[in-house]
Amino acid sequence: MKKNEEFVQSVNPKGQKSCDSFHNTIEFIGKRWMGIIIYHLLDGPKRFFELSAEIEGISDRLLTERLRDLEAHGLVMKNQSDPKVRKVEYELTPKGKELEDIIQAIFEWVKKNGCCYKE
Amino acid sequence: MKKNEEFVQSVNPKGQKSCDSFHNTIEFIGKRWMGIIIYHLLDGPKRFFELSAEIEGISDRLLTERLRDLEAHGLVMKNQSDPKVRKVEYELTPKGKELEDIIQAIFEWVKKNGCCYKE
DNA sequence: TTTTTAAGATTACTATTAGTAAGCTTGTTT
DNA sequence: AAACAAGCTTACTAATAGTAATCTTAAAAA
Repeated sequence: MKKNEEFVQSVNPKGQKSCDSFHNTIEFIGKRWMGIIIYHLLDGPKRFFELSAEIEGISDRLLTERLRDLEAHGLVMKNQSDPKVRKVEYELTPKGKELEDIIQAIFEWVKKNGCCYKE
Repeated sequence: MKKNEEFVQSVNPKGQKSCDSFHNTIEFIGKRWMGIIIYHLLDGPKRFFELSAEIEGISDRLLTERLRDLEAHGLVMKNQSDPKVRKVEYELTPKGKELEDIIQAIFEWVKKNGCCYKE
């Protein structure tokens, strides 16, 4: 990839360089557990305990924190139809669903190149 | 993306589930500075001080640490033609170069959806 | 030839983020 | 009424990141 200088230098509505946007974005979705949470949400709305059960090893504390992060960035929305009923579902927003291409690209890479194991 | 159960359950040569491989990989390339270092290496071999100058804000300590990480995972190689001359170049391996599709997918997402700003 | 400078690190220490474990609140089940 | 479960929150420990200073060696400058 030759760097697209026009893009690298360009500035987004928040006044950040697009290069910084890339930086922030990759690190945001690369935070611990973030990617795997997004991945699990790609097949539809899920409840807290469902995510908690599917994602082996995550703690409630971090799952809550990550879901709040995702909400705050407009990637996930919470739908609690009746606030009196304790049924909360987390669902990707359209912006969140568009992350699928990234997730897909990582899967492809892993299939072809093997994984980046943890040290 | 409907989950491909065959893939999710499958096991790689290191005995990890492919799903774990995805998890490790996204978190590895999402470590702080990692993505931006990979991005800057995509346009060719670079020396330590070049990376250090291009990547605003990174410290020598973290740049060294990340380059060692990348080397250990076979994504970057060091070429120091003559060990007596202090000229060290860092270059993506073929496996590292294949990360381009992921980087590209993130750029596309950012162009379309705006960035994940830092809190 | 001595002095200075620069590359490519390492070390020591502080601050931020993650992990572990327990507990809280309110509705539902027994 | 007691026990349980969902969805959090709090307190504390461990790991990772950030800041800053220092080190080594080769080459350039004086």
